[in-house]
Amino acid sequence: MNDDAMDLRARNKQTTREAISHAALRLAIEQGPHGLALVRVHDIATAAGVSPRTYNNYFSSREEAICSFQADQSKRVGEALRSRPAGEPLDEAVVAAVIELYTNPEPDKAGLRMIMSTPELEGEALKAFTMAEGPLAEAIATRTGPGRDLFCAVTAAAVAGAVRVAGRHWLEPGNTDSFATILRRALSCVFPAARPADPQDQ
Amino acid sequence: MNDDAMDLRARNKQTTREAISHAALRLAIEQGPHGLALVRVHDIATAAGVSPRTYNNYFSSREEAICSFQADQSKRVGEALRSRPAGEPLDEAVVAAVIELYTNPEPDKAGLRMIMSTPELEGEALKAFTMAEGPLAEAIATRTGPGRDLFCAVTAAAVAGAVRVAGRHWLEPGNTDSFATILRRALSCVFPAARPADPQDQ
DNA sequence: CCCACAACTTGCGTGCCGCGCACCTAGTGC
DNA sequence: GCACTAGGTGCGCGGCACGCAAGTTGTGGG
Repeated sequence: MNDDAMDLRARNKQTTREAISHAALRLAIEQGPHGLALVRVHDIATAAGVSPRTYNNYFSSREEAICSFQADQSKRVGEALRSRPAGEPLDEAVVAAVIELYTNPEPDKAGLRMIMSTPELEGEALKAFTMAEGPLAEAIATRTGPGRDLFCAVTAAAVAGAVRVAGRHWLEPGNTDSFATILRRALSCVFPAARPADPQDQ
Repeated sequence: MNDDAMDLRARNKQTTREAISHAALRLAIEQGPHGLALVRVHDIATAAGVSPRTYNNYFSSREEAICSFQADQSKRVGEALRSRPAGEPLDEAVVAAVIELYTNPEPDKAGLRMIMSTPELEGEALKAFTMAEGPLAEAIATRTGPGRDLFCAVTAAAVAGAVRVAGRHWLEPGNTDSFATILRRALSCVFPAARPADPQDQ
């Protein structure tokens, strides 16, 4: 986050990681969904200005490198929920936190479309979305109080699933709605109390 | 399913596939969560009485072979829901279908524990669970009628997530409840209407 | 200011794996 | 029985993950 809160070493490391990640995603987009096999480790490393050996000090597969930005984002969902006001009802807080996290900035449509239309990458993206569940469940637990672990975990999984489904619908060719709109609609299926019998949930 | 509904070729193919899958899972369990790297393709193929080349006519990674039984199971969730009586409310039908599918027979605890405690396999299991979403969403759609695609997809994702979370809790060391019990509890978080304000949802 | 130490990068070597290709074997339908 | 087809197998190639042992660069104490 705060680059100047780290020493030079940490900043360089972060820079290298992002360089590799960006290069990997860019090359993947260039080759398209059916050309993933053509994106060689050597190409990614070269494009990132780094040796292949260094590439795999950071990532142990191309899929991981390409999708790492999603994984990083997922890790932040816990703090996003925690930063909501304490008195806010659970459903509103979760919706607000998720929308804040996933639409600021608006996601890269080309990158996401590439990932979601490539089976190997889809699996990695799935892992990335699922990584959000742990932190999210913990953050939910601080709002519901202790002794409801199963409820928290299931709710977190449902929310993560809703975000994933919303992403898929957002990417559909005919769609014109903003991601925030679809996210809200998807989450209203998880928290029906927030929008009882919403006729717009299509 | 019905072995005699297929010709010899198809039956042999199915047999080979299961032999490889079983051999892979057995070897993985033998080596334990930290010894996955020691399970070589050659070992799996030999244990299944097949050449390495044939092994990867069926599977393109060890993880895929080890977790294939989960993927196969997930593919059946659609028909499980469709086989419920037409008049049954959605929530009851889903709960009944899921419990029927995932507790008949009771899952192999050793195998599942092995998979869920090995990161590489966990990713594959995640894919397997997620495979259930498509068929499940379609089956749900036949009950809700058309024009609610998002609702169906989100609900399916939530149910799949609940099953996954339930599995994790069932495997926890201190747990004594049956899988069916935990499944029911987890699903009641997804369909609160079925068990309003259930104090047992812990 | 300099030096010893720690962290990061890199080149090299090794073993394993995915998969295309061509050939062989066994099941199928006429 | 016989041609045909689907599946099994051996071989070989290109690529990848990763351990190891330098080389390079940032850091903190004297």
